[in-house]
Amino acid sequence: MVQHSRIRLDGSFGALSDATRRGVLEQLGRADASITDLADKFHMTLTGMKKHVHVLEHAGLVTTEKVGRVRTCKLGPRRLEEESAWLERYRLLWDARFDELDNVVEALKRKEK
Amino acid sequence: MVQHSRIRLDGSFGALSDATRRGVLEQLGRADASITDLADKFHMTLTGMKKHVHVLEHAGLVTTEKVGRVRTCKLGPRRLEEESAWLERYRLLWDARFDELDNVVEALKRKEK
DNA sequence: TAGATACTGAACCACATGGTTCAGCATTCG
DNA sequence: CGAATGCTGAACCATGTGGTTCAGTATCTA
Repeated sequence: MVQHSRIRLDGSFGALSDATRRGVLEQLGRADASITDLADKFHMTLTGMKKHVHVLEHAGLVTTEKVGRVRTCKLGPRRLEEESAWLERYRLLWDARFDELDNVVEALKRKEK
Repeated sequence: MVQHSRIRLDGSFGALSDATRRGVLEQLGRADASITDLADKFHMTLTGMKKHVHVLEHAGLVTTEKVGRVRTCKLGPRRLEEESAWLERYRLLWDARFDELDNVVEALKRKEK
């Protein structure tokens, strides 16, 4: 379970760490697209784009279906919930950490008096 | 500006795409730590851990300070706000996309009648 | 001062990433 | 049928990643 989640986060954060792939996701949010559409939009060869799509598909962020000679890409089933949750948890941690720091500062101030 | 943000997201999502680095962040949320502390905790050489810390530092997620022979690592200034915002925006997109799909399904249903 | 401790840098390794080109294959169109 | 279109796979390339070892340097401690 932990393993599973770890691997998922590796994959999805990794997928999001590239501007082209984030762009593809935003694009697919507006409309489904073929590999050719995406390759044109992002000024890249078909083969190059196919690799990006593969990464996104592997991360569950995109699904594709080939009909005739066209492979159509759509947004996948994952809503990045775990990823949002991780970030949210981190921000709580961060806040707590800095609150603690504030407390230390406060304590020092009191000592000074 | 856009460029700047793009690069930041590349760096931070990239930093988060590794389980060890996410672990280091969680650890530093509990307490500051030296490179040695972290290397021990994650069963890795000092040199290996130093590289992870460097990636986190480069992404603004960790700051370090060397006092004497010890380099102490703490959480950095960035709270992953842009990253949260990106994910949130994506989820809105995702919802809109699937709502649209629902509408299409509804429209088809109406046509069938 | 000697030795232990903590980090640093260089070099290396296997493998992944982000791209390309080129040579196909399958499908569609005229 | 023949040509154009859309994708696919293999091979290649430069660079990055995640780790190691080894050989230092700097700092503490006894």
